[in-house]
Amino acid sequence: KMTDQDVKYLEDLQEEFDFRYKTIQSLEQSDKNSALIKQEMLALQAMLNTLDYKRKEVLSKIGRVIHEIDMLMSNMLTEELLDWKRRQQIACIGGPLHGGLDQLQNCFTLLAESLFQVRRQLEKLDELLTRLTYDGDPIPVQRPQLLEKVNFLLYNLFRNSFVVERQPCMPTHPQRPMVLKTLIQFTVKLRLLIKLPELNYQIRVKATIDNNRRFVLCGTHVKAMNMDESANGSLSVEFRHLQPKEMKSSAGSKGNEGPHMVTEELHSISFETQVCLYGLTINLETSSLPVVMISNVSQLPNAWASIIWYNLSTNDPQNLSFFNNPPAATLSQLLEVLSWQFSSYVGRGLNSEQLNMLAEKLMGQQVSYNDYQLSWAKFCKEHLPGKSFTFWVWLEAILDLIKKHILPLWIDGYIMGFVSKEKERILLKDKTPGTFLLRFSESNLGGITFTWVDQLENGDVTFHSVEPYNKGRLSALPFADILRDYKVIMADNVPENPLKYLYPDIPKDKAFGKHYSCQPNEVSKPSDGGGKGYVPSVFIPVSKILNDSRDPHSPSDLLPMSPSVYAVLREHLSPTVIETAVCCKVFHS
Amino acid sequence: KMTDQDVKYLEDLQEEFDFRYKTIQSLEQSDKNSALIKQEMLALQAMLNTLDYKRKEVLSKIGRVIHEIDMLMSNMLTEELLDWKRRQQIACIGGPLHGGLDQLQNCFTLLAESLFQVRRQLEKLDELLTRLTYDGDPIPVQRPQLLEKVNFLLYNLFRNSFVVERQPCMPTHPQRPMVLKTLIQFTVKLRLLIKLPELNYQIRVKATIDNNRRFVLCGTHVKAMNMDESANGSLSVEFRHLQPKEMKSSAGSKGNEGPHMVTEELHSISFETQVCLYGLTINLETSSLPVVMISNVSQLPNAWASIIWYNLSTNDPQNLSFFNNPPAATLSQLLEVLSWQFSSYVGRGLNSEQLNMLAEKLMGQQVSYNDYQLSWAKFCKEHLPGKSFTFWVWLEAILDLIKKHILPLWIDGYIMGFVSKEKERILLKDKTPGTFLLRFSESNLGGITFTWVDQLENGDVTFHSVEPYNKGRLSALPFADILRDYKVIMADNVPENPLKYLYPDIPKDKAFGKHYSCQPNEVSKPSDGGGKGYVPSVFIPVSKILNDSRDPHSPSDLLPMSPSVYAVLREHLSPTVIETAVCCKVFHS
DNA sequence: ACAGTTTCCCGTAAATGC
DNA sequence: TGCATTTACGGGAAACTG
Repeated sequence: KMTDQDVKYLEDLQEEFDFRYKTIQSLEQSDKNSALIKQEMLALQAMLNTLDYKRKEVLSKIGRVIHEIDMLMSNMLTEELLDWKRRQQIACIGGPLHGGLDQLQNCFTLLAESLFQVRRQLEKLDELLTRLTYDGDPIPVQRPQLLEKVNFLLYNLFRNSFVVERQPCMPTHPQRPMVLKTLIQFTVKLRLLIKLPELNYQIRVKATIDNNRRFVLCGTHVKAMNMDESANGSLSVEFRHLQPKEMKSSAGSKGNEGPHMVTEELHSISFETQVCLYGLTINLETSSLPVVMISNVSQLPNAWASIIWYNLSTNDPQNLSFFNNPPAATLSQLLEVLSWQFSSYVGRGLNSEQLNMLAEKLMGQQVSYNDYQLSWAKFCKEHLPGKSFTFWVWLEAILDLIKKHILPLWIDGYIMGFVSKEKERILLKDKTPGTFLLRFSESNLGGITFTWVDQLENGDVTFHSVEPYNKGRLSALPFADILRDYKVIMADNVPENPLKYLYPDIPKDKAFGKHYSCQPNEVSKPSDGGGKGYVPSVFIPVSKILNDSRDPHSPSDLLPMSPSVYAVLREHLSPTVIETAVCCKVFHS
Repeated sequence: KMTDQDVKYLEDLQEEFDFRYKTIQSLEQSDKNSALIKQEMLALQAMLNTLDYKRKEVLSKIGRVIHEIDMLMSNMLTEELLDWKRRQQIACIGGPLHGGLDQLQNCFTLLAESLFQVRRQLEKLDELLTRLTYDGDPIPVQRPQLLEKVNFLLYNLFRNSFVVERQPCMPTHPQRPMVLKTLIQFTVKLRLLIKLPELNYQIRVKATIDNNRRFVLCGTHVKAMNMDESANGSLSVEFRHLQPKEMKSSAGSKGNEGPHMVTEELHSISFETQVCLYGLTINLETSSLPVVMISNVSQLPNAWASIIWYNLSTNDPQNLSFFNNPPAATLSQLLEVLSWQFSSYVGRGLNSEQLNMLAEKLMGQQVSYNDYQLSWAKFCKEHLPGKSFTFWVWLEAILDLIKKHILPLWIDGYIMGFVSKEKERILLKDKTPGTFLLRFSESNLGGITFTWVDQLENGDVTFHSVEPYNKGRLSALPFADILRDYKVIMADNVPENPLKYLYPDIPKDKAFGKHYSCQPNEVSKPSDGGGKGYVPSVFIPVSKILNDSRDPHSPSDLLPMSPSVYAVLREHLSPTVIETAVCCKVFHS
């Protein structure tokens, strides 16, 4: 704001000077031989002195303005921009939303306008110079330096003002930016923070990938920036239908040998353009954050892990060889990011209990873990002890399970999920028999189970966990219905639903009642309308538990009746007796 | 064979003649003024006479051979080829397999060889002609006609010998040839029935579609024929990676206005090539049977119906406007083809009972249907009365259901499937209670249900049918297991499995026992190995039937307990009581 | 042989066209 | 507006490839 006032003042001076100069000129052109010449010469000399003084003053003021702008740019503005970029990284990996580009745009625009104004004033000085100069005229000496400085600042300002407002992202995976699948289209938005109306539709941006090394971009990859786009009229372009395509043609070994996994190979999408304004031509270039290219969605989890690790670890916008030697992350940082995955992907983050369980899983039996450094390998490359999958793959399977099958239950917070079996027993052992909790399987990918306490006849407590339900089964019967209908058959006892209270003591139906469906199966029943005399039928999840819990029966023996057993029985019993023997009785009371 | 012997004999004559001619020549060159001249001249004249006679004889024999070949081609061979092509059509739509191309190839090859031999002989005659001619020489008069005839026959023979040995077909849908999906590759095999070794790798075939009107073929569409290909070394090319692509560019209204459905639009794939042999250049062209282009597999059923109807109705190889006015088919023809669909697609055709049911469905209440003419619309365009789908879509859904979920049961013949509800009751009403049969739903697409007889307390029989099981539910629980585990809860009675005998009187487990699985769910249980103390659980299909069968309860009221009922109960009962109330009792006896 | 990677293509859902 | 048709792309499986 100060700058602007200075500029205004300078302009006034300029006009005054102009006026005086014209007077001098008219005097000079009138007869020099008049009687008043001496006096006139003296006056002229005085005026020249004033002029000289004023010119020096103007130049010095311009110099000061330029210096001020320089300071503003190199200190505050650059810092703010870096800060915004870091916040963008954080937001990309699920962290708190960011914004503030509009404010930056205002600063950039104001500075650009000021610089252009100064540039105009310097041009005016040049004009004045051509009309009149004299020994010791400061303009020819100082103006070129000042102009050069202004141009340099403008150049810098423009270079910084060309930013990726929204990082490349497949529209079907809004929570997984910077992972791009070949032949699948993605979106990316560029913005020029210097919003000058005269630039509207003037800036054609061209997108390329990896300097066309291994991939090419198909679709319209040249597009002009414009102001409008529903939102606050920023000067921006959104590429909507770019799709990357692998080039098999050229031999092209990728050069950097480091990462052997495709999902650790970082690429970058570059954007170039040229701004031509007031005789100034500035080439601009910017790049997305590193992206990972995949060829099948099955690679998405690992690719996303790479993106998380990168943006968690560095604020370098372009270190494509990051995974040649990926740094470790502190556990606390990582846990925070893990919680973000849940909050951004399934609407509810993780509490400290849940994070503790994950920490233990990641560390093994480390004692204190606040400053524990976790390696990339432990996170995403080495299998969990005794398992055939990595920590991250396990966690992604759970995220997927939640999203597709138990989202409302998760959001309501009724799924404890991350509890070790040991912790689970400690929690349940003093609770009323029939108290249960929901836990993600640690052995089966994308599985959820429930564990309940029961009391034996001798007063001891026992725990049971059902075989985890996974995608396949949950798409036949929603989890809430499983909780509602689950039946256990203890040999010789009346079958009953053992699930009564959700830990610590919430009556089951209070927690899950609103999620029960009348329809037993989301994908099956065509419609209620055409009953047509058909007898409806539903699936009921049933377990059989032998009293003798020490006996390690094979699973098939635990089924209501295995075919082999059945076959033996058939030899000895009449069909009717068999049928009666396997049937259920309901509404017995 | 006769031809060949004739040819051999002719060659002998030719040699003899040649020898004599040389003798004559040597005689002429010796002194004409010798004393023996008169005698020589007489001998020469006699020889010339003989020569003339022989020439006439040779020409006449050649003429006769040509005529014989002509007859063979225009009668027998053309007929046989047409017959083969008709059998190919039949096989394409699921009919009996065909073959016999090898035999045709032998004929074609033999004829071609003979014709080329005759051609060589005619050339030899020309050579003789240049050495000696005389007044009344028959060669200059007859040879040109004969040569022309031979060339004409060869041209015809080659044209007929270029055939589509295997019609275009997507490899993933071997039972649905001539339906091609855009951007999905297909296969087609061309063959030249004239198998001459000198043609190996000489014949480059070019494939085009619709003369490039609306679609183009991508992939290598020019390929050379070769002999080998594992099978009997026929001279053929197989295009393996052709894929059709729609061209949006040119305006190109398709011209023929007739069919408004894409699946009734017929296209054809053409193949061109050129044979250059012994100075003869012959352009060849042939086409596939009409094909239907689709853009999504969801269009495959209708497209396949078009292919069936076409090839059932006409043996015209190229009537692309067939669906401008599709002819009716006789019911008996159609039924045969329908049975073929089942035998080719799911390994077991339909018996007459099943076909009768389909006939009734197609005709409504026609009395006799042996000569009933069924319209294309009734088959594939008009919805079934009271339904929202066509006959064909209904049948395709059943084919799909069988293929994906109950294939072994279908092949074993235990699925009656096509029975009307009325017929069903007649069949079951005298059977032992607990007798059931399996029937495809007529109201739900791709659904299968079972109906069983039961006896009321008053001695009357009743029938029950479960709500049809469809893809969704069957992928959670195989049908055989549903039959094994199905339970019915009659109010106040002991729950039991009502299915005892498969109609007419096969004990259920005898029919289905071998298909029962220990695993309750194909897509769920990860592995038996990692039992890890989990309690296994299975889904049991359960129905509740109210005694009062007149009462048209809504389906949700028939569930074990609807949430609303449950909520009311919860207000008045303690949780424990509720749980007991809904539970099952097993091994009660 | 084999594991990482890509290709293929169905089947659902959404977009597009008419 | 509604339906016919095409596009999009996840997901499972097969094919590829070093």
